[in-house]
Amino acid sequence: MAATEISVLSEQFTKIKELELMPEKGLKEEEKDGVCREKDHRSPSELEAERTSGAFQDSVLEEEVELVLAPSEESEKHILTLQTVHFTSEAVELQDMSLLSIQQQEGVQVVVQQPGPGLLWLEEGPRQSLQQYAAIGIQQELYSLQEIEVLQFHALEENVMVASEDSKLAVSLAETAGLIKVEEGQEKNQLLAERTKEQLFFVETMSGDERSDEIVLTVSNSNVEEQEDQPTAGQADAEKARSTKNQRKTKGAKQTFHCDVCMFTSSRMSSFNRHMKTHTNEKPHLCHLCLKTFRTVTLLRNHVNTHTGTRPYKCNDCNMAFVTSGELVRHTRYKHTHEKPFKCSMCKYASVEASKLKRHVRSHTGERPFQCCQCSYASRDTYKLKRHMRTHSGEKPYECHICHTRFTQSGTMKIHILQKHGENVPKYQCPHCATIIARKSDLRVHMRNLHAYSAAELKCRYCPAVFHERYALIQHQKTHKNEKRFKCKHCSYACKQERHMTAHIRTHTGEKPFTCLSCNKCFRQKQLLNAHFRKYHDANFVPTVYKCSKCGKGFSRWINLHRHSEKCGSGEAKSAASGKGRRTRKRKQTILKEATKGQKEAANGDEAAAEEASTTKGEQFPGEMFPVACRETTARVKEEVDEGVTCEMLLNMMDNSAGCTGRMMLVSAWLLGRPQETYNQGGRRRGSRRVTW
DNA sequence: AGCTCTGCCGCCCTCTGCTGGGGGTAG
DNA sequence: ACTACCCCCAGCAGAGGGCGGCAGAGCT
Repeated sequence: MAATEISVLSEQFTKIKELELMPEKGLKEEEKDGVCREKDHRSPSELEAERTSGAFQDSVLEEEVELVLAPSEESEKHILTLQTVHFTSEAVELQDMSLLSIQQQEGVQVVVQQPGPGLLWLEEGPRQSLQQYAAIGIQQELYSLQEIEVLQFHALEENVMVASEDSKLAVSLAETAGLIKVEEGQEKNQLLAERTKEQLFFVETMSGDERSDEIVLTVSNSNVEEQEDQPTAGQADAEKARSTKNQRKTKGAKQTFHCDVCMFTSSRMSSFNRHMKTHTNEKPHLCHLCLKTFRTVTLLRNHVNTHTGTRPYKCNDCNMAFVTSGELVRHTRYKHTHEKPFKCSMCKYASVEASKLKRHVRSHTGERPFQCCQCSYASRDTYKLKRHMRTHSGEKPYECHICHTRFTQSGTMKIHILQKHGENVPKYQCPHCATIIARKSDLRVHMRNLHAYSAAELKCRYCPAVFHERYALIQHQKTHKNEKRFKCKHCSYACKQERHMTAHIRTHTGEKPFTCLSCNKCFRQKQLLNAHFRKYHDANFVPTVYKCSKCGKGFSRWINLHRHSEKCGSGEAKSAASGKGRRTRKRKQTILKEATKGQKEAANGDEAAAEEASTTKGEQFPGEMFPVACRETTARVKEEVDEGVTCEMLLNMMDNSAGCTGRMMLVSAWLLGRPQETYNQGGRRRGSRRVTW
């Protein structure tokens, strides 16, 4: 008979094949003295792997297990795939089972080709007349998968005994349907199940011909712990049985073989048989390099080629080569013909492979079948989920070979290397302005932020102009930069800052909102109040002096020193203005500008602006010209000047007042910009009358 | 049984685009 | 000193291309 490989994987059904569907030659090949030789090509490691993977796990027979067998028809032979059923661990009765203790029952001859230790056990049971069944318990402790490669046996006699009554295994025989149902619910059955931790192979015997009713049994293991949504073993068996039955009914006409496990049909028996093997896990072809097994020689050969690097299918258009012809075809489509047979019905997308189309369609449907177990993220394909998981694990598999910075994605690293370590890095010019940006994505952000159309009106801060593009608005507002937008309604004064205009307006209104808390004196500007407080009420105040390096003259204002230096040739202001520090240089430039402005504004009669320009830039009295003792006096004079009392007015006051001291004259002279020596030389310019303040 | 084709799954890659923090600059 | 602005940059996800490998089925 044909070699029937044992499958011990968890097929959930018992396979039944009619002998008439099996190659007769095969049967005869295996027959020798009525003995069915059996082959199993699986390796010990594979079997062990299957065993450890749970195929042979102990389990309690919980579900109702239907053993579906083909109807009994005389003179037909059957191959039965036996299903193992796991029972609980109290194997008592079978412990003494000797190796190869297949008990030959009355009229039953059971032969096991490669017996191994402790393999089969066949107990006496109630006889069935024609349709027989047997229960074979294999004590799990003794069961060595490597050694039970063959479990075919022939029942040469009419009757095959099943599990004995003693074993309390109850098997109901559905005679009319040709089904045998193992009813778990029956008490006897349960007793055995509870008592033994066995794998039971339920065997049906079909009546053979009168001389040699031969039953060919193959054994398959089945874990009774069935997966949800999967048909029970019994259901599957039933399907198979019906399938077989149906096939038999078509005998004589041109047959179509229907697989009732799946939708497969075939007019060829060989195809059908081959297909039915797909419902088992038979993989008899072992790779000697990695011990992996395959169903067919072709698969094994292709697999071995992956080990050896043999790539027989070479591309004619490039130097690529592939293990299989299919890979070559696919490669050709991708690289050379660009044929894309799979077209999306919702867009123009087309792909070489159906799986790519399937993946693509998810972008339309929004389907995200791959859920992250640690967050709410779900991806549309497995790779994205795997990549996403790095965000949880912190894994950064990509390292820059130059600076050894690590990255989570290869693309990120590539950009990093290009931007940080690359030469002639491409830049991206904004098409709407002169901006050049290193990254295309950032250019897009730039375009979106600055050049995107804004439905809302973007109003200029300084004028009524409105824009719909942010960049245009910014450019426009820059035009207001040096504009003296604030114009005095009482005079021609104009300035850039509103606070300057506010201060200026007070020169017209006479308002002095800033009051000194120490002396109740009022000021138009806060800066003036601060200066006042420092000079009059701060004992630590030391006025700064701008001293000419050439002639030694001191000046309270930097601008005065500047003016002096132009005449004296010392270049003080120039050197000061060209200081190295950016901030210092800028400040000096500002001072110079402000001073010049103050000069001009003063020339234009705008005293307030001139005073503001001078007093707010830190002008101080020349301290060494005025001893500390007279500091209060000089400050008071200065204050009067700040408050709009001109020096000429002050001199007139002194001239007309008694008690005006020489120091006061000195202050007046200084305020008028007259050199000290003029005073010294000229003595009392306006007399020595004492001025009382 | 072997060859071939097709389908499917998985893996890895690239390209792309968005996001948000960092840091420099100018006001 | 503070703030707004904007480019730089890394992180991360979406989409798709290409290939490796295996399984199933038609055909010879």
